[in-house]
Amino acid sequence: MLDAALASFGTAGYDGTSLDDLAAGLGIRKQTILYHFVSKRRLLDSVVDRCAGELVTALERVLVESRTGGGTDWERVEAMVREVFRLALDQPVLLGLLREVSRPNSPGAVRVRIHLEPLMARARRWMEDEMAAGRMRRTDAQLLLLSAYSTVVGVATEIEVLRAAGVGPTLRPVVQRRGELLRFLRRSLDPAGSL
Amino acid sequence: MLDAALASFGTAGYDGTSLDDLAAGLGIRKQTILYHFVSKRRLLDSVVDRCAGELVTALERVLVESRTGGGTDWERVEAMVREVFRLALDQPVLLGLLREVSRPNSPGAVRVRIHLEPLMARARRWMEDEMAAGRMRRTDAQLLLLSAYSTVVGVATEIEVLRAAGVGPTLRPVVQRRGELLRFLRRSLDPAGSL
DNA sequence: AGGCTTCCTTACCAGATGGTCAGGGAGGGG
DNA sequence: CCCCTCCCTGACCATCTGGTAAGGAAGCCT
Repeated sequence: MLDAALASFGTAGYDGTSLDDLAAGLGIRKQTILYHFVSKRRLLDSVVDRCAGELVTALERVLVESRTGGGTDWERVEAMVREVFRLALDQPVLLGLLREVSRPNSPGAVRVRIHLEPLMARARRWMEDEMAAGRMRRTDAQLLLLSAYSTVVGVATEIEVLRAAGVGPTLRPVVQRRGELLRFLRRSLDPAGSL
Repeated sequence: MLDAALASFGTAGYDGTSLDDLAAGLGIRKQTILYHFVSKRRLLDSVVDRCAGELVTALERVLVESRTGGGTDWERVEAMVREVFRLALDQPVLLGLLREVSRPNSPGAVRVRIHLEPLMARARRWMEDEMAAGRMRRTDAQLLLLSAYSTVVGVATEIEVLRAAGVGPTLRPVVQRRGELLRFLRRSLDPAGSL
């Protein structure tokens, strides 16, 4: 059910998703959905919760690995970025949801913020510490994080634009974006970064 | 009416826009809207038509100016990019609409394609000619154009993400994106471009 | 004055939507 | 056997949706 809802919210949007259609696609009655998730709104919340949970878990794992691995700051940042892109490529529907949900006044916007805010705050604190210690180049941490975030969301639109233009699901533009983001981050953060 | 519709479509989306609310906001009755634009779908079409018209006109103007100005290829490309960003910054609602409409299965997607396709095709032909003549670096013109397009759409999401995060409407990220796009294009196109 | 067009309105409608309510069947524990 | 809980469903509903039909007021032409 959550999978189907995720797919529908991600492609048709929240308003464009009807519980009847959703249920019909599952061979179920709409009331069954409402039985488990009280309301449409709560269904969206649940979907967002699960996705955000997966994201946080995955990032946490990478973080631990890279910490024991003992890489430089920059290598850890790069590992995180690569993990996010890997997730996005594995399940493109996630990008659809993220795109839908990152619209202001979207019912899910606040929800996703709730999940991402601690992550952001933590990353920000860490970056600012590293900056203070001279291991990272000085810059506006929050703005940098938000910029990276919207780059990822942007990938979603790009994939859809390409598909709309008849260009098959090419990997190249996505990899290119990743490269750009990494280059941007490196330029902003890595004290040893060239350029 | 077109202005109000543009604003609503751009912020609430097509599905999220009700003709009743739209009319109420204008102090008129819904039927008045339907009198002028037959159906909701046609209203969206009209909005898209007008916006696309403005865009095309503006670009055409820049194109003529830069042609008589006799700049290099790269300077002309840069002038176009700057014009697009200027338009986007002047009326951010445009970005909202573009974002809404660049979703697959969106009612307006085909419409915007109709307007942009000739533009794209023309730009592509021009670029390929310049490449053949050695005045531009060789690359996949279509992919480059689509990439640039989605960068512009991405700016819309970025602005909204920033606003959602409580960051006031700063100019800096947008200018930064523009810089990135220009750098990207220069790297791809300008035979004399550094890096 | 009378007819025609333009613009806007009231009244109305069929369909879809999210949501409520009561009930039914399956299993499990007493 | 009974009861209780868990899942699920059919019937129903208030509301809102885009859209239709008909009429009224203002202007304009003859």
